[in-house]
Amino acid sequence: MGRSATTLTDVARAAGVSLSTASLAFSGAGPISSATREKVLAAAAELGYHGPDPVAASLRRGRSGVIGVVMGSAVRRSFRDPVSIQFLDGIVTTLATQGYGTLMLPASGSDEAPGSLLTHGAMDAAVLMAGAVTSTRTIEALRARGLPTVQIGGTGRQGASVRARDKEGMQMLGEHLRERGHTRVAVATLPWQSGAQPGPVDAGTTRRPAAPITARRLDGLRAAGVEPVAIWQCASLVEEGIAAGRALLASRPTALVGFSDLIAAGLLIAAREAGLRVPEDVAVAGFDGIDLPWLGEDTLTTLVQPIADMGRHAAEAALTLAAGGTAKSLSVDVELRVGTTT
Amino acid sequence: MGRSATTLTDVARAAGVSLSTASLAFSGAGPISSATREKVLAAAAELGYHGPDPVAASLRRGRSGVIGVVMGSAVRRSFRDPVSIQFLDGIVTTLATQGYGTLMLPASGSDEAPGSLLTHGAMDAAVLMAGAVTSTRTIEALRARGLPTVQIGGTGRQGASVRARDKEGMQMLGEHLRERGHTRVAVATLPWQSGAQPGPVDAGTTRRPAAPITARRLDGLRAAGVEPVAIWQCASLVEEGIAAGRALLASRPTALVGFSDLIAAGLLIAAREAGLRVPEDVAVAGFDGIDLPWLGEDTLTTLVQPIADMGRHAAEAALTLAAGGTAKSLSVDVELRVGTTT
DNA sequence: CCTGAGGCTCGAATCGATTCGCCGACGGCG
DNA sequence: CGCCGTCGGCGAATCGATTCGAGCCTCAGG
Repeated sequence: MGRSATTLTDVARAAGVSLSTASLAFSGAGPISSATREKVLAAAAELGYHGPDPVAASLRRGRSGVIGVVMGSAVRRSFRDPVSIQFLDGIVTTLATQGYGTLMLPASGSDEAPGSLLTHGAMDAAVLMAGAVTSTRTIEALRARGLPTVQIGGTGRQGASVRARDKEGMQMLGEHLRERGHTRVAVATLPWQSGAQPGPVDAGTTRRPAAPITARRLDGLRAAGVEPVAIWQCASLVEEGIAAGRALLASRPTALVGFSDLIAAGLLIAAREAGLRVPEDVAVAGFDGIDLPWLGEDTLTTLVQPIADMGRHAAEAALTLAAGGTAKSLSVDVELRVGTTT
Repeated sequence: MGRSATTLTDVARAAGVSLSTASLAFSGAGPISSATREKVLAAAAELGYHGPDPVAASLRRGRSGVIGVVMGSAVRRSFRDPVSIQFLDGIVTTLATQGYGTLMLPASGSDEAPGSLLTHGAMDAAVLMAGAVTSTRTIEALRARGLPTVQIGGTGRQGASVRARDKEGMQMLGEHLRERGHTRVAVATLPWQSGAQPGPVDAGTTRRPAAPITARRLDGLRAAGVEPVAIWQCASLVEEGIAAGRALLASRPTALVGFSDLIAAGLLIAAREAGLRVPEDVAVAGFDGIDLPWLGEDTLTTLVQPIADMGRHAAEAALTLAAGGTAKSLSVDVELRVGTTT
C-alpha cells in the first residue's frame, strides 16, 4: 500500500486514547461517546490519516470485501461480447452498492495451470462467467481454496448457479417460427464444446452438444419440433455470424436462427448481402435481447434475457455465500420479443 | 476468506519444521534444501493447505497485488463503450501477466461522496479511465489515501497519464478532408463538459470545450484550417450519433466528423437514412479505430488509436508507481486510416 | 451516604504470514 | 588437526487493525 506511514496507533496516541478506542471511532461499532469520536477524528485529520488500512482490517475480519469474477477463457473475447459485459456491469454495480469490490480474474487457457491470481488473489467468493465454466481446472482451483462459487449459465450441478431458461425460450421461438410456416430452419449455434473452431456441424454424428448452453438452446428448438436443416457453430461475434450466414444460406433455409444476437446480426447482414429480403425471403432470429442500434430499420426478433438482473442475482448469491450462507440456484425466464425480422 | 482453517503454522508443525521454514518452502525466497521443501509441501497436501493466505501476505509485504481501475462516471456507459472496454482489456491482461489483480471501482457520480470502495478498497495504485477524470473528488479521494494514480486520456497535469496525440491526429484528418475539397464540415463532438446533455453547440458562445479530450480534438481540426459549420455534442453511442447526424445534415455539410467511431457510425447511418451516398454526397470520418464489422461494405475513415497498447502502458505505469518508482506521462501517435467513407 | 446499574474506555489476544539476524553443523583448506 | 566460510533452519519481531471481556466512573435510587 502506498498509503501514508501513519497508523491507527499514531492517531490513538495523538488523541490521547487507546488503540481500541480509536478503532471504535472509525468503525462505529460498539459504544463510544461522540466527544471521544470527534477527538479521534480530529487527531486523524491532523495527522493526515484517512481511515484504517483495508488489508489489515481484512486480515483481522477474515473477509476481504472482494468478490472475484472469472472471465471467459479468452479475456479479449469476453470483453467484446456485450452479454458478458452486461453481466459484468450488473455484478460490479450490485457489489459496489454493498461496499464490495470486484476483482477481475482472467481464466487460464483450456489446460494451462490456473493463473496465479486464482490461487493468490484475495477474495471471499467467485463468480464464474458463462465462458469460464468449461474450464474445470479453474473451478477446481477455486474449490481447492475453499472459495464458494456462483456460475452464470452453468448447469448448477457444481454449486450455485444463475441461468436463463433458454430451453423454454428457444422452444417459444421454435413455435413462433412454425406458426409462421417455417420448416427449413438453419441455425448458427454457439460452440459445441470448448475450444471448437467455427464450422459446420453434422447433427447426425454428434447429436447433443457438450457445452450446456448450446445443448439447452438446441434442445428447445427441437422440443418445438424444429429440426435444423443445417448447423454451423461459431463464437458470438458478428464476423463469425456473417460467415455462418453465408454458409447456411446454401441450404436454402426459410429461417435463420442465431444462438446469440451478435451471430443473428451477422446472419442478417449475410442475408442482405445475398440480396434476400428479410423477413419475406428469409426470417432471422437471435438470442439475448441486446441493443443493436446499428441494425437500421430492423429490430431483431430475439429472446430477451434479463442480463443485468442475472448479473445482479449472481452477485447477490456470491455475497450470501461469502457471508457463510447458502445460495440456491436460480433460473430466470426469457421473453420472446418479436421484431421485424420474422 | 472462506479458505480452510489450516494455516501455515499447522503445516509447519505437521512437517516438523519451523514456521519460517515452511514459509520459505512456499515463497521460494531464501535458502532451503529441496528435501525440506518436499517435506513441507507433502505435509501441506496432506492437510489440504493450498498456499499462504493472500491477505496476510499482503499485510506483511505492504503490497496488496491489486491495481484499482476507476470506471467512468456512468458504469453502464463505460461498459457499453468499446474503447473503454479495450482499455480495460489491455489493463487486465497486462496486470494479470504480472500477477496483479484488477479491482473495478465504479466512480462516484459527479458530486456525490466518493464511493466507499475508493477509500476502503485494498490496492497499490489506481488507473483512472478517461471518463472518470472529470470527477475531481475521485482523484482527491485517492490522492488523500496516498495512492499513486495514472490517468488515461487526461491532461497529465495531475500525475502520470497516458494519452493519444489526438490533436495531431485530428489535424491530419482535417488536412485529409481539405485535400478532398471539403469546406463545409459538420462535427459531432464528445461532450464539452462533464454531464452535458446531447445537443447543438454554438461555437461562438463557448469556443473551447472544458473537457480536455473534446478540446484537443477540436483544436486539431481547427489547426488544419477546418472550422465546423455546425457542432453537436453527444455521448459515444451509436444512437446519439444517429441523432446528431440527423441534426447536422440540416447544415448541408459535405463532410461529417464524429469524435468517436460509434458516433461516426451513427452519422453514417443517418446519412444513408437521408438517402445520401457516402462518400459521394457526404464524407464521414471517426476517431478510435475500433472494429465495426456490422457497417457492411464500408470501412470507416478514422484515426486509429492503439487502444490496447495504451491500456498496457497505463497498467505498466501503475505497476511502476506501485513499486515506488516514478512514471512519466506518455503520448502515443494515432494513425489516419482512410476507408471508403471519405 | 451507600449501593447497583449502565455506559465508556482500555488491555491484550489474535488474524496468518514474511523476513532478518543468528546459530549450529559440515566441509575444505592450511 | 583445527579454523573459517557457508548453507540451511530457527526465533522472534512485525505488518495494522478488530474485538471481547474486564474495569472504572458516574448517575440515580433507596
